Amino acid sequence: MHHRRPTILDVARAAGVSRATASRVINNVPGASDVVRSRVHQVVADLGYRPNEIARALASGRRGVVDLVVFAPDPGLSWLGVHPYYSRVLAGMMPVLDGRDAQLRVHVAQADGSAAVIDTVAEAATAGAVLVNVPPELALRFHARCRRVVSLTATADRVPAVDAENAAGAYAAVSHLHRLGRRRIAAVHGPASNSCAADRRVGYLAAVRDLGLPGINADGGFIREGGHRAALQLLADHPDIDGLFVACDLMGAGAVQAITAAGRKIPDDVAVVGFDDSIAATCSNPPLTTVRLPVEEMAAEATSALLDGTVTPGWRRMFTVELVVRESAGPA
Amino acid sequence: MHHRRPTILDVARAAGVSRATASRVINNVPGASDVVRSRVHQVVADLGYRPNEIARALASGRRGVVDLVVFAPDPGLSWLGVHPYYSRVLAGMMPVLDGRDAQLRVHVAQADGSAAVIDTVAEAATAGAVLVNVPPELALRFHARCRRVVSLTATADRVPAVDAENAAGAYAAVSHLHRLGRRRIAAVHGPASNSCAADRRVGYLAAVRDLGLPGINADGGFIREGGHRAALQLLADHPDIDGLFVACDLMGAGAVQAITAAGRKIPDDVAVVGFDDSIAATCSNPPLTTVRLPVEEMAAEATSALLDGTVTPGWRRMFTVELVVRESAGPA
DNA sequence: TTGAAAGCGCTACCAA
DNA sequence: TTGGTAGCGCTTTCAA
Repeated sequence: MHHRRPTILDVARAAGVSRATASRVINNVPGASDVVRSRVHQVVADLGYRPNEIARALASGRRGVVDLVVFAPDPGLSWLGVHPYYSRVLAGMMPVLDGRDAQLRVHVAQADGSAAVIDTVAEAATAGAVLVNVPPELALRFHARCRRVVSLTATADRVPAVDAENAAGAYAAVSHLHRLGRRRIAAVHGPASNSCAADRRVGYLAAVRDLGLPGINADGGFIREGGHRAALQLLADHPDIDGLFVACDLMGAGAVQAITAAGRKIPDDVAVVGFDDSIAATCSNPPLTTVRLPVEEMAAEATSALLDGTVTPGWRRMFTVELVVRESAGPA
Repeated sequence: MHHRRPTILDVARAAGVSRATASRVINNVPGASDVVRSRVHQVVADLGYRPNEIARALASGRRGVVDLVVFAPDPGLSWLGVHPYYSRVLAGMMPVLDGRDAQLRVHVAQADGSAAVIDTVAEAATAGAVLVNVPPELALRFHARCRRVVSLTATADRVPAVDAENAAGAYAAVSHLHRLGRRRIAAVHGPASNSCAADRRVGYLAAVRDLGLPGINADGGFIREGGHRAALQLLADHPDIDGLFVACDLMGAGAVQAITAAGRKIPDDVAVVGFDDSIAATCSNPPLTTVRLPVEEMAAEATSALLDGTVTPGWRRMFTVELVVRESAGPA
């Protein structure tokens, strides 16, 4: 015997009502008497009926789907598996989606075919899309095709986005090092093309200027190896460094390894502060003092806004960051 | 003016053919002359037509969607954002999906409402589902409702799964430590409920037995804090330990921190080998020698099999693991 | 409050 | 090789 999945017609028949009425009850729409309501509910339970989401989406034109579009900076997806940021985004989105029984669809825009992915997702017209690491021009392209979109980093002005006080965070990190008595505070920055990295650089520069310290800069490209290399170079060029601000924890972990390997003690010789508060911070040895970026909260807010349909062109939400003190730059 | 998205009917009209023919061309189905083919393709390009996936799915009954079901061991999704394993699964699945333009949907089964999620996804009947960390009884429940499923860890016999040589990997880790001259090799294990953890424990025990070494065991629950705690305890109870096998890198990073904090040198005093080769291994200081679990490849294989429809009850694919030597247990 | 029926956009079968 | 057309399962007017 073939076990067909019950449809709304089966429910309607068994309850002795029309499909329309069954639909009303199932979707909790006003017009239906209480008697009929409970009868239908009973049948639904008996038959184990579950609405077909596909048919529902087709008929209603709406969809309980949020797209997550991740831009891949390099070919190969190694970074996706490696960078702690992405899974935090997922962790932030899931509870929100669960609560409204919406679903998450994941897309990756490779550097080459990225425009195609952007177009496809935008035209698919779901409840909305969350953009991660998507460069401004592509974000704009998406926004031009579909308004229901939020970028997880500051991007083109018109594109809705959640943002964090990156500059203030970097400033706080440097201030913390200064409070610890450090006077030669260097920085390892992220890529200039990344707005978070740019803001953190601004914060660092403002801090050293305000504190009357020399600015000592290096670049690490937001990857561990880059942090390692930059720290080594910094140590070689400026042997008197006693504090280091690293623009992300992944680079921070690399810097810590380099500094230790160079025979210096952390935090005694060099105190290190990272940024993000990701797994890379807690796995580092010693664990990194860092500036917590509330990625989960930011992703959750973006998702809610999309589901609520409250995003408008230029929409912005700002999040505060917070210094998390660990052993790489101990308490004052 | 209202910009309606072109449908297949628009394409058919503009090309002067029927919807059926347009559909054939668009889906690359045999019956259609080359003349008509190129004409339709031209119109598709001109109109910027893109098939509506929803309608397509409803009409055909198939769907280009793979579900990823992640079981949440604890309430709150912090582990999702923290454990490096999950993003590696994503990284492994995405390229496969991309190549066949299928999409990924993510679901999280919380410990309480997990059965409901399992049922929903199973009944939604997509191309298939990849199960991550789903306990045997729930995996069986899923399999009973929907055959198109692959577990990313060994589970109930009938449930299709990809598996890795966890026992052999642990054995190799211990052998490596032995080759390095270590004779007091302890282990920090994962939760007994996890089949990978169980297999790694078996491997460790077999190795110390074969090598004629004492078995010194502790549990760390597959989290960093657990590794930290276990290492501290081990050091206190067995001060003569000179080698440590840790069943996952996250615990390994914690163990490294504890050992260093206790004033011992790694690898000189205690050599450490982890398992997984995740970001936790590379961010640790010193970086962890570890056993690489090919998570990406495993996830990719599971996804392909699902898309190909080649999984059958009891289906299995075994993956080999490989020792990756880093500084926490240097080359022999 | 209820039901009939017209789609949503597409696929797949059957006939031509 | 083509076109006609009956659905896929559901929502949503419009009348009753």
